[in-house]
Amino acid sequence: MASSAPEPLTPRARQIVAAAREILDDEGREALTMRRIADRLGIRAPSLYKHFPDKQALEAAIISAAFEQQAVLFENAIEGSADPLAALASVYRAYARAHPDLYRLMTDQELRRDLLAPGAEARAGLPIYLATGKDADRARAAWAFAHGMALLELTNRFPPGADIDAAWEAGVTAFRGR
Amino acid sequence: MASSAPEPLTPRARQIVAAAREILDDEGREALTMRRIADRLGIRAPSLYKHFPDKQALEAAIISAAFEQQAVLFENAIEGSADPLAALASVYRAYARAHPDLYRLMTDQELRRDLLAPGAEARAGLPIYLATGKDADRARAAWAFAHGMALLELTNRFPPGADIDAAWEAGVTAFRGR
DNA sequence: GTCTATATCAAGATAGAC
DNA sequence: GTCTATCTTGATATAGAC
Repeated sequence: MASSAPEPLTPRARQIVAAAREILDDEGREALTMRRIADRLGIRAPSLYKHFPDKQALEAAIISAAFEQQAVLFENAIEGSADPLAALASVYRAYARAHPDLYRLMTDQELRRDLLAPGAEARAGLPIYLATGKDADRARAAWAFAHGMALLELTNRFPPGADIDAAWEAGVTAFRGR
Repeated sequence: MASSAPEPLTPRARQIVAAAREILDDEGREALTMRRIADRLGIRAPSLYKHFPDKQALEAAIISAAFEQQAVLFENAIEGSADPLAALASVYRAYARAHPDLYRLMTDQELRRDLLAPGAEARAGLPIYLATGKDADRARAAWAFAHGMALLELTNRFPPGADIDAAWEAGVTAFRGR
């Protein structure tokens, strides 16, 4: 169950992760089956087990890669920005909207940190900490706000006609402080 | 797909919903199968289809009932409170922690509003609107914060040692304004 | 590293009798 | 309103050959 940090991915494993990402983005979460991933690579599902011990490990590799991708985006967003919190919020939201099924894969379930590339999660979280004035509690609260907004938008939770831009703005204002 | 408002539940249907709720609270989300629900009632799974057209309708009935339950709790929390926002946050969090699988059933997926009892969702949302000074945008932002906090806690997302109480406090402070 | 064949399992749902 | 019997589907995963 709890293994130690996973091996770095082989090139072939990386291709598999890329194929899985495409399926997630193009066809949604329930299309993410071993068969379909194999299909996209032109191979059969059992062959995947030569590269990943099970589906959970493959999903963890997808999530690891996504954290790295987020980290780059988040770092760029705050770098030299006059309003890092707003910039970060904007990028955070855009990522969730651009990759809704990936975003939910990343957040739906308990994180198997033991299956992630070491440091990936922390690196994605650091910009949020920096953008909230290095106050860990405020950073977590602001992150929760962004996460909640992203999910409420993705699950179509706001009433029709709700001004989602304005709600983001209200939250950013609240956390920017005075 | 999109039907009009569902019939009110028969007494037997209500018993089925109650049994399903027990399973959700006791055994978790993946135990919520038609067979297990039937088991708990001492009947067979196909019999359930005399009371609900399909599983989705049954889940919607669970969700409807939960909204009603939340509404009562939320209304009581803000009533006469000197700090309605903090009171509401506390009750919101407690509900999610007490019924994690129910909370996620309610929020994981897109809401099939056409399958809900009319008004249930709105009634649960009203206290949040009232507690944020009747500013719809701030209300949505505050709700997103609470939702995000609840989920991050349920999915064990905060790093070990994180002070979750303090993060809640930071968020409530931010939305209380100055 | 890929294949075929298969095990294993369990889910939602329907037909039709009582 | 309940039952039995069954359909249909589709998933993860393993064994063992090539």
